[in-house]
Amino acid sequence: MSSAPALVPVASPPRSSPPWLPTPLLVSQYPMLAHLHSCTSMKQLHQMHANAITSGAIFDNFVASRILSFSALSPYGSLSYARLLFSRLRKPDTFTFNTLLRAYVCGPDPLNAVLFYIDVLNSSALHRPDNHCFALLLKACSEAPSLSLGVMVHAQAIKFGWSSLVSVQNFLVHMYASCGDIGLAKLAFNGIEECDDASVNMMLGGFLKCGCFEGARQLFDEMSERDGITWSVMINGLVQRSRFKEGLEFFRRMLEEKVEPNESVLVNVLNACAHLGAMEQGMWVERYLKGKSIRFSVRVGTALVDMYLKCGCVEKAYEIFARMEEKNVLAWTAMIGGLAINGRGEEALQLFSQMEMEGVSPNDVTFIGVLNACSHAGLVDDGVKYFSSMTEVYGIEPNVQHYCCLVDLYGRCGMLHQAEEVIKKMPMKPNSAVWGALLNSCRIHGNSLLGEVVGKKLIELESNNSGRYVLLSNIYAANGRWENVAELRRVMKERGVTKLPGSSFIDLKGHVYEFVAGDNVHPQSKEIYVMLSVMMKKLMQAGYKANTGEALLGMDEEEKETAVSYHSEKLALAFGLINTEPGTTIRITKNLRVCSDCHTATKMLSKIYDRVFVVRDRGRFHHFKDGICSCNDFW
DNA sequence: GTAGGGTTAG
Repeated sequence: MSSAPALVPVASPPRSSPPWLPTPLLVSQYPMLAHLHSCTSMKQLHQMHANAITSGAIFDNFVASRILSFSALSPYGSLSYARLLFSRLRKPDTFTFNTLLRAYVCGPDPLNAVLFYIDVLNSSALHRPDNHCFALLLKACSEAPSLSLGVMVHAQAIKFGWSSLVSVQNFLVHMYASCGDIGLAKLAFNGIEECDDASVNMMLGGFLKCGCFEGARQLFDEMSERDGITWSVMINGLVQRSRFKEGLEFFRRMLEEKVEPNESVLVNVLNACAHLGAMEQGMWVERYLKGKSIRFSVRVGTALVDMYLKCGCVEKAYEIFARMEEKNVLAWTAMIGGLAINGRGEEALQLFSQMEMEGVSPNDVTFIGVLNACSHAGLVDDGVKYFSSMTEVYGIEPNVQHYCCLVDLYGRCGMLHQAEEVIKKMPMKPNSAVWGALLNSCRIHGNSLLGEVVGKKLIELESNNSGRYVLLSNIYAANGRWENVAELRRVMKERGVTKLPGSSFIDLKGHVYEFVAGDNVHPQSKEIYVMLSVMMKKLMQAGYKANTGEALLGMDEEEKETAVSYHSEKLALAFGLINTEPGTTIRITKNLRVCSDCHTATKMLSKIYDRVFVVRDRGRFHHFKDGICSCNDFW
């Protein structure tokens, strides 16, 4: 990644005011709209609305639509208030109608746009919906996605005579593709007489949305012209569907073709790096931004902070965070949550109070980070205090995830009874994550009796989730209950549940390498296995004994020992040790939880080789140094 | 007088 071609500098995108505020030009034409700029509460909004009515300005549809837009999109209004406002308009025109429609599409439930359309059509307040209206309705159906409503909207578009307009046809293509009906999408696409720039991009976006990646790739490769948006659609689409490696691959291609990445691409690329633990590539993005003297926007800054934290590099995250000029609740939340998973609970809490001092209010996600911080730092009392402060101080109703944190908080420190009580008393139905937190606590504290009850419950709840079987099996194994282990294995086989293969990623000089247990596809495979045997020898000398309790079921002891020694994590470690200078920190990202054998081995290896190993597993970070781990062996 | 395709944290 560092060898990517130098690019022509561009200015950072102009900072535009939020979409609910009228532009200076509009204010000069309609002085009344200036008041919206000083509107900072719902009360002021109501006052503004009342003034518009008494002065008669509300009868100007343009003024009405701007107030409507402000009501629907700004934090000082709501969709329902905007809807009320709309219903009071004497003669709303299509433009005003579309304004509200657009707000619905951007809102939490886009299909409400379709319901609103039906409502207004029935009330005959709308004479004839225009082409923009159908573009918006089709977009709503793509986002949901809802093929049945999409087809209905298509029929309406035909009825009102807009179905042969390119702008509407583009959205038809997007809607059918997003809903997974590639056949109809192609039909609609072929029906477009004169394709414009957007047509193919809409098709591409639809392919990605419905998970048709091969189709997307093929279409992308066939395209004769690819503009900046095409690349955005492709990269962002892949990243958002968790195809991180492919997203980075396309980002690389984009740079090779000398196309400028825009902010949204950079944010998504950083996101992909965060997920993969690809810090080298993430650092490349940072250098790229610096090279272009692009000021960190809140979003890019937050994405960078998040990336560094998810790569286990807390110091770099602090550095970026300090340099961010504007910090909103998202930025603070990323930092707090990231410190928590890195085992820096106290610092996370410190940051939380600093955030408050700077006048930024926490949201529900912030509290997930705060509670996580308490639970990983073993601060039960603080955690409980923060939990109750949510409703009492901040007026945030805890959701199921917050209860999940609370169960984890009690359970992790061994207060299993209190954890169970939380589950009994919580106001909503506990989901599998809540039971999962309790199960993990049973594993940590070796409570196989409760573990068995909870594990069985979870397996019933999610009979396809192999992780649940594995965790229960580990609990049985740790207690020497081998007959139960065998029974569980039989059930898994019967139900056709296969264990998700563990894999480890390591980011080296801008490339992400992936290892699975016992794999030998890597070109350096031979050297890796030689290194591994050296490592094992040194481990044995240091008194290591393979812990096979979590190994695959149904093997004899010796087989198990070999199996754990070839775990993907150990392969990645060997690979890292071969290919880095002594003293370099090695960062590994795992798709599963670290097994206890790998954990012990990695601890010892950090001392033997005098290295820092940062391993990120499914749930948190392990910083190995001098033979100890930052998780204090609780994970 | 007017809005398209990519963009929102754990």
